[in-house]
Amino acid sequence: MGTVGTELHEITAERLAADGQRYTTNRKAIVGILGSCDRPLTLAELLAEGKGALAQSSVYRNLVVLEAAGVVRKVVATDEFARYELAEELTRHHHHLLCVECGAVEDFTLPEQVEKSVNSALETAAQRYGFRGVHHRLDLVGTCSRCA
Amino acid sequence: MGTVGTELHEITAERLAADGQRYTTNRKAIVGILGSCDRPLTLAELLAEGKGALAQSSVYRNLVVLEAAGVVRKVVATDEFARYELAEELTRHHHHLLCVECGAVEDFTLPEQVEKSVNSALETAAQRYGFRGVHHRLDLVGTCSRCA
DNA sequence: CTCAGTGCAAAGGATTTGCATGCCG
DNA sequence: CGGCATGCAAATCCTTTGCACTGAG
Repeated sequence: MGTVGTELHEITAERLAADGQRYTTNRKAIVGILGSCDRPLTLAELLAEGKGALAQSSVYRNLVVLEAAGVVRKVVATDEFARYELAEELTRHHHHLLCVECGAVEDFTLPEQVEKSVNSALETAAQRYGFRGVHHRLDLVGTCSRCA
Repeated sequence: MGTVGTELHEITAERLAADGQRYTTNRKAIVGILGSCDRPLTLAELLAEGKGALAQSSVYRNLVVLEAAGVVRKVVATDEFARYELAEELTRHHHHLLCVECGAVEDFTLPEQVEKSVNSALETAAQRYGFRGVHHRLDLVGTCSRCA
């Protein structure tokens, strides 16, 4: 969970303000929903959680704004749907279990020590390829317990 | 890279046969193109490499067949285009550099030792979540040398 | 008052599918 | 011959955009 409740909204408000953006009712609803889930949500899931109060196009547009402000991150998995989650700075560094059967995406974390080793290896590799790394994406692709 | 030339086509033929599929001219062309590139290709790139001899819908359909046979793997990056590469068993285990600016995707590899540590950590995590892992996906997201 | 945010509906675009034809086995 | 592969064109469906309206500052 990381950042919780009020704090989450305060930080979001700050970041949006830094981008010259308002923290509107719809945006609060989206951030609140994402903050209460421990996995990335598809747009359909967001709309469902919003109880019909959110218009599809507005959610798409707000997600773009929130992503630009560094509050939301778009997650591309294996199926045709884009998913969205809070930026890691607002939660914690984590990875995804991607189910090839049903497309489900779950969060999980790795031991600190493994993260360190991965990071330093990636750093080295990035330099060799003249690549400026921002973050890594380490997912486990397989079959979830429901589909097994 | 990895499996080369004739051998690649032999293995592909075997795998397709195991699926009751033919190894047609179009499929050979697709596999040949993918085998000659050291990065995943978009459909547009595949068509371009095919010199106009390939129809878009046929390529899409053949990629589905080849993926089912374990010859091709679909790679989802950061932009809106799906990319395709030969399955790792036909090449070698590698990772991707994803450029957030231009969407380019490049291959790179990590030291054996790091792979081992990542694998064992993922194994442990998968068990904890009742997840049957097939393979992992470790990408570096950032800016490529051209866009820097 | 002003202008960004919103919602509806229509457009966009990668991918998929229907259908008639061609070709391999 | 029979059936799968092919290619064209049309359909799908997630996502984006146009436009008029609303509401916050």
